[in-house]
Amino acid sequence: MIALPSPQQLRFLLALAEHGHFGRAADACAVTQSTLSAGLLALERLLDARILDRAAGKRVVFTPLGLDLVGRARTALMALTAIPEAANAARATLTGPLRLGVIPTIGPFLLPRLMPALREAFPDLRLFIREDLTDRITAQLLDGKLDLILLALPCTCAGADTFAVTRDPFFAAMPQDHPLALLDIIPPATLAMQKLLLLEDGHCLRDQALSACGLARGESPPGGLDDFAATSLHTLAQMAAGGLGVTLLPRIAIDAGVTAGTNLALRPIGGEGASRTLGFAWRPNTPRAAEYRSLAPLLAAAG
Amino acid sequence: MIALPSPQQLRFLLALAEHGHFGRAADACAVTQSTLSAGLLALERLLDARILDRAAGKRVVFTPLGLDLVGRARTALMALTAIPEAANAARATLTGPLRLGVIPTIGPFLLPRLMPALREAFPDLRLFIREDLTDRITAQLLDGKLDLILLALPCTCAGADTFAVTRDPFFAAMPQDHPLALLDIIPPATLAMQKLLLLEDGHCLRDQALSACGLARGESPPGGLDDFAATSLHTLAQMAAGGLGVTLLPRIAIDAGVTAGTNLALRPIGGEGASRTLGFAWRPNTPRAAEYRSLAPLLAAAG
DNA sequence: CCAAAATGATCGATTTTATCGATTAAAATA
DNA sequence: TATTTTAATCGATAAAATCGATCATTTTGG
Repeated sequence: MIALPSPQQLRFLLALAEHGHFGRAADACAVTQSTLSAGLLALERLLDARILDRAAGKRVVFTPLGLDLVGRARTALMALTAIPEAANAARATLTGPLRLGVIPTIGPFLLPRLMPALREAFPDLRLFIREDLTDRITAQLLDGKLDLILLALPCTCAGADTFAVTRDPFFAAMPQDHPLALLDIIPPATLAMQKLLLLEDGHCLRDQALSACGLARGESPPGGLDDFAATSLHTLAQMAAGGLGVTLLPRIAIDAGVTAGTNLALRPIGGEGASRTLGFAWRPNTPRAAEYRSLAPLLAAAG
Repeated sequence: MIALPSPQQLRFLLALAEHGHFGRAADACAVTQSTLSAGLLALERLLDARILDRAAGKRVVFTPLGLDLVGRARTALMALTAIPEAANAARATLTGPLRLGVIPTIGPFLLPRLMPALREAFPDLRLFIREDLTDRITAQLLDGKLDLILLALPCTCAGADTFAVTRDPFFAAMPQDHPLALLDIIPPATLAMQKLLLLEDGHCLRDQALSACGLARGESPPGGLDDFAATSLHTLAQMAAGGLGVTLLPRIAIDAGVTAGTNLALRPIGGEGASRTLGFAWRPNTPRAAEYRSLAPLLAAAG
C-alpha cells in the first residue's frame, strides 16, 4: 500500500502556494511556522520528491512537480471536504457556513429583500457574501472559495451546474420627454437604433442587454458611447436621466428604486427575449445541491 | 475550518463496504479488528452521523448516508492516491506495480509477444494482468482497481481516456473448399449474406465483426447460429474449420497461430472498415498518462 | 431450544505522531 | 556592513493511533 499524504500536509501545501511565505501560510493554517515547515519536509520525505526549489535562496519557489502537486492537492482536498459536507447536509438542511457569490447587477437590489427571508427560513445559516463579476465568482466557485453563486443566465459559466429560478425582464428607460416615451411598448429593433447606454465590459448584463436589442456581443452600440460605459446600474440610470441616451434596466433594479428621484420613463420591450433569468450555480457533485435547490422558492419570491 | 476525515478512516470505510465484515476488512487494511472498529466510530463521531445501521444486529448494514459516503470516500481516496503517484511518475517512468486489464480477444495473442519486450524496456515494472470483457475492465479501471487497460476500439468505454495505437484488420476465414475461398478479396456485403459465426454477446469483437459486415449491433446474423456463439477465438476458428459457417478473425490472432492445424482459408476483406484498432485506456487525470503513452511503440511493434 | 462459535464494541497500555516555543543559520534589505 | 527577515532545526510535551485482551450480543448447528 502506498503511503498517503495527510490532509493537513495538503493544507500546508495549498496555503504555501497561496501565500508564497511560510509564516503567513502557517498563520492561515493556524499553526506555527515550525509546524508548517516540518509538515512540508515530511511531505517531501513521504513522496521522496522535491516540492520546493531550495536553491532559490530563501524565497518560496516551487519545482515543476511541486506546482503539479499543488493542483492535485486542491482536488484531493475538495473531494475530502465533500465528505463532512455530505454528512452535514444529511443532518440538517442549510445550516452552518455558506459562502455565496453574487453579481453586481443582482446583489444590491435583491439581497435586501432576500436576506431577511433567508434568515427567517434558515436561522442557523451563516451567510458570507462576496460580490463580483460572473467570471470571477465562477472561478472562485470552481476553486472551492465559494459554495454557491447567484447569477443571471444566460452566461458563460462552464464547469458549474446552473439552476434557473425566475425571469427578470428588461425595461427601456429614457427621459419622459424622449420621443420613444410616446410608445407603450418598445420594439427591440427600435432600441438597436438608439444611443444605447451600457455597463462596462465584463458585466453579463451588458451582453444580455445587447442581445435583447438583437445586437451581437462586442458589436458596438450605435451611439458610440463606449468610453462612457457605466460601472453600475445606478450610474447607468443617472446617465439616461441626464439625456445621454436610452438604457435597459432589469425589473429587480427598478423595484429596488434605482430610478427613484429621476425623470425616467420606463417602457416594456416587445418580444420574449428582453429578459435575463436569475438562478444559482454550484460545483458539480457538491453534496449540498439538494439544499441549494431549496433556496429557489425564496429567490423567486424576492425576484 | 471543517474537520476532515483521515485517509486511514476512509480506507477502513471502503474495506468494510467491500468485505461487509469487520474482521476481514481489518485484515485487508493490515490492522486489528479493534483498530478498524475504533476508526469507524471515530469517523462517525467526526461527521456526527450514523454510517452503520446497528439496529440490524451484528450484520454490517450501511445507512443511506453511509452508502453515499462510501462513494465519496472512494473518490477522495483516488484523488489522494494520485499525489504520490504523480511524485513517483516524476522520479522514474514505468517502475513499480502496474495493474493492466486486457480483453480476451487480445490477451492470449498479443501478451506473449508484448511481455518480453516490456520486461526488457522497463525491467522495474511489476505487471499484474487481469483478463475480462471490455465492460468489466473499464468498470474496474474507473473504480481504481486497474491502472491501465488494453482494448480494441471502437468500443463503449465512457469515462475513460482512450489512446489508439495500431490497426488490426479482420480476415474472413472459411474452409479451403468453401465457394467464398475462390475470391481473393471478400466484399463486406457478401459476408453479410453468409452463415456468420460470432463470439458470444459481450465481446466487443462481436459487434466490431458485425459492423465490418455492414450489420447493426443486435441484428441477428443470417445463419441464425446465435445459440452456438463461440466463447473464444480458438473455438470460433474450430467451428469455421468444421464447416459451420464463415467467421472473421483479427490478424493478431492469425499471427499467433489460432488457425494452425486447420484447413481454413484466410482472405482479406474489401473496403476500409473491416478492422479494429488496438489501444490503451486510462482514468482521466491519472498522473501516469505520459508513462502509459510511452507504451504505444511497444504495442505497435507487437501488433 | 440450547450450546458453541462468531462478531463487533470496549478497555488499558504502549508506541507513534503532531505541534509548540525557542534557537540558529542563511538571505535579503537598507 | 548592519539589520531584519526568513526558513530550518531542536527538545519537550500533548495528542492520537494501534494493539492485545476481554465483554456482550447475535448467529449458527445440533
